[in-house]
Amino acid sequence: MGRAPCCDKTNVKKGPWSPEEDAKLKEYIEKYGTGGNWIALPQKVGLKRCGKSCRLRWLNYLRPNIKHGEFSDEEDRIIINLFANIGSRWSIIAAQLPGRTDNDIKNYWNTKLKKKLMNIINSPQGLRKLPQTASISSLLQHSSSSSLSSSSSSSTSSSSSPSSFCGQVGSFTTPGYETISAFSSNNIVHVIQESYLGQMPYYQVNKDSLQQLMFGTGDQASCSSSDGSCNNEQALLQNNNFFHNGVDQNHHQNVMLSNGDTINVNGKGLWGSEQALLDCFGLEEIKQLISSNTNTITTSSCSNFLFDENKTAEERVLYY
DNA sequence: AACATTAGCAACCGCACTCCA
DNA sequence: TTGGAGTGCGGTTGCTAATGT
Repeated sequence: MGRAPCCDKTNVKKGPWSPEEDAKLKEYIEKYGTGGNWIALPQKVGLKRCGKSCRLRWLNYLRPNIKHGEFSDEEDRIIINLFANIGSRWSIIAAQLPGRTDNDIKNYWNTKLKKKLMNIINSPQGLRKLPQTASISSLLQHSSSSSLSSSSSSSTSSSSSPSSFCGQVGSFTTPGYETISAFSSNNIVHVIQESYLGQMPYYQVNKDSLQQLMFGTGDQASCSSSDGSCNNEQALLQNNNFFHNGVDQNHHQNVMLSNGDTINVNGKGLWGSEQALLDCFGLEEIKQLISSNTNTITTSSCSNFLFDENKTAEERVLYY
């Protein structure tokens, strides 16, 4: 026995809404609200529509402050970054974009944004397969000795004065794929793979700034213990924005690509990547870093898929 | 000008979840 | 604890307009 239908399918109108229907529904809800029951609403309003259809029409079209039309670059960035981190959870993404509906964003992604990404990947400036290389830290070292643009490459591996470092690290490669640049903001070194693929969780993180951001300074750093007794662990896990908060919101960086082109990287574009960082390194690894004498951590646990040579760039993007 | 194809978007469908009796 | 009703969500469909041949 199947599930009971939500309404009498034979007696409901389907298809596009007429202006009259819109007006009826809008007027009723503005006057009386939904009454907490969409199923019963059509009858009250006097519409031969399914309750679900009414709900959808109201949420996606009739309710106040709905924004229609072109998406801004900033909205693009937010969508791409969130999609990269949480996938196709459109309602959550929509919650970050006032006036946009999940349906709107879903349609926009499926019809335009995804293609935009694919164009980038397939363009000469996009992802290109490169010979296998070593870890990000070694790549950074490699980049600092290369001819690629680099304003302050030496500081990435320096623990003596991390706070003095600010600026572009340089262009370099990640295993198997070309990346564009690393840049810093507030002492965090972000390793970015392509302007639109900045969400890829390739990071090199300065130990001191990481400690400060995640656990605060001084004695609180003692949560490097791995016995789970860290008082800040819960706070850390709940604080999904710690990285965002640590990023200079107005940070803009012109980055020179290996082919000579330049792009602008904006710190805002990294919103949401903090979870990817956690996913990528894992809390234990981050703790170990803080308690260790090393200065940087590099991607490892997350690399299975990202660096899988059998996966195409498209698969990798779609995966995210 | 006519037809075919593609793109964009509104709306539908069905599943999963929550709430409550 | 259970099961039904209502709701929310993501995937998909289908219509229309735009574009190409």
